[in-house]
Amino acid sequence: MIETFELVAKATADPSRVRILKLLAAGELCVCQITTVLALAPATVSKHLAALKAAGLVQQRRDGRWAYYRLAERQLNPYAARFLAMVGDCLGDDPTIAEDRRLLALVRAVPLQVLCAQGRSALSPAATPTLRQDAPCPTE
Amino acid sequence: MIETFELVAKATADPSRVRILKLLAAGELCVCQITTVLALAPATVSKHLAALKAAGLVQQRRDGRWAYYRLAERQLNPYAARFLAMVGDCLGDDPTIAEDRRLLALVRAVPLQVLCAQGRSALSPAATPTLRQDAPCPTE
DNA sequence: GTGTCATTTCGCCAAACGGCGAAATGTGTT
DNA sequence: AACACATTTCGCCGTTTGGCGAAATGACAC
Repeated sequence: MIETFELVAKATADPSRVRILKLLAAGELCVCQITTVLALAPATVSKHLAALKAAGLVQQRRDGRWAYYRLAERQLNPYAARFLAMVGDCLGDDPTIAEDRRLLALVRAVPLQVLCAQGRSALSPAATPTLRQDAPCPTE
Repeated sequence: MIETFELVAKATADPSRVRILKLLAAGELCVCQITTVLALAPATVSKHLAALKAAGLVQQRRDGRWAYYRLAERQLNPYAARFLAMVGDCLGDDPTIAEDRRLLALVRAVPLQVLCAQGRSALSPAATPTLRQDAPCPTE
């Protein structure tokens, strides 16, 4: 059905959601890690992840208080794999994506408990622009 | 740039525009032919075609009063070819697309001058649901 | 049970969007 | 120049969407 195509096409047509998919390409992430890199409100990230999940592009698991998301492995939407492949093949040299990756490396280097307590200020001081602070998260 | 990706991604995330691209895959079409198949207002089709053109997915030529659109041959947007390929590979069995193709064959069988004068009523009577009538167009 | 924490849902807001009719534009005919 | 025709642009309208803060929910610790 064209509506199925539309669902996943619309999910990948938003820049924030594309950035999330590119981050997840490096492996499973906790919501707060995505929140820190994208510098968006947790509510916003949660809404975006819900849209990606509904489109069959990502899967979720819970571990206590924490929610982890990863790129979909199972075929949940007939077009999901095609769109994921295309997103994966594109934007390899995009500056926004490159900056996100740089921040993600920093984020992964910080124990999540510290990251969640301090948000971006937990990262190397010279590494981050002045942006919103967020809530804590546990050790990975 | 991610904005370039976004432009073409958004252009292909609308069902009407996907239907237009699938119609154009069969060859160049005049605006009124697309209008007749999609049963949309000419203004709406024109707006959609403008978005596809801005995204580098289609090209236009004029012939007197008439405007023809075709899928882009030149690389006008770094992601256009990828998206066109994907749209081309998908929805092969979609009922909406199949119906559009059926109507297109009928539309192509009618001289454009007749088509433009009578709109859908120029098609075989048993072939079309009761829908809007549109303005005329010339012999192809 | 109470309080803390991470996430999700809800409601609001401004912006974007797809549809339409009307007006404007460009082309062709007389 | 006036008129007809095909298309495009404009403006309106209702709907959708991405952002946020606040409230709700679920998990954990005491």
